[in-house]
Amino acid sequence: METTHPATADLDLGSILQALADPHRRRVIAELAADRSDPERTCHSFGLPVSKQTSTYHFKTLRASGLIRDFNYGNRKGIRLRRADIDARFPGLLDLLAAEHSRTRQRAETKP
Amino acid sequence: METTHPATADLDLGSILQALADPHRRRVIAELAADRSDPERTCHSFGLPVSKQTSTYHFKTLRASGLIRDFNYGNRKGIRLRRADIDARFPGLLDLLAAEHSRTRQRAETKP
DNA sequence: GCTGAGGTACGATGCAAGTCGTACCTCAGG
DNA sequence: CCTGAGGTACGACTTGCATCGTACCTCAGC
Repeated sequence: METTHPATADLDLGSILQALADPHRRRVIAELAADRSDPERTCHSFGLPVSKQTSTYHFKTLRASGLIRDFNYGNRKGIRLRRADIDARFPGLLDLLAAEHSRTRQRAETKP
Repeated sequence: METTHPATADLDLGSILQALADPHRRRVIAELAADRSDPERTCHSFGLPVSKQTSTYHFKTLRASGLIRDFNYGNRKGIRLRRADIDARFPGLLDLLAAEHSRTRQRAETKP
């Protein structure tokens, strides 16, 4: 039973900020926040430079903080940003991350 | 020389989120963000339940992240939120913290 | 029904963060 | 000029966090 997602009212800014303090997790959420179509993505589609186990750990942290919701299909898993919940509870937070994401991409494209 | 405040353009979301991940530091910033008059305050006016040394450590972290600016008067010190800088670089961030601060106060007043 | 890719569980490890003790500094006020 | 409140520097300690190794699970496809 990995379906222990916190309810919208139970979203805690402390847990969320702690989750976003890690660069890898912040990158995931920023990438999700920047894509307004909110597709369901796979864990490895983010290309995190860590092992499988560490990846599991990070996504578990993100789920526990309430930033993402995941769907277990057995041998595959789906990740989706809880945009509506977060926007309702912490309006502007995702915009900040999306803005930072585009800033980072811009800087990456400027270098040779 | 404790005047090593980062420039506005150098404000880093990672450092800021990491600074805000700690409950004590978040409380300080939330309290500052909630007071739109932006007064200069002293360190011990926040009543953090930690020792002097730990307090120094937290305020140093906050200064290094660029969230606050401090003024050394020798035997006294002044703290001030860098509201304009933060608003320019991360619009909405302080509003989130201010909202959370009033939420916390509200909950504290409701209990016996 | 075996295999392999994706994912989890548990444990170990290395490092950073938060905390405090001791010692020292700085200045305002008696 | 001594004292005390506010603050810093350095070091030690403890805990938590990110990381990975090994082992195991789940299902799709052959």
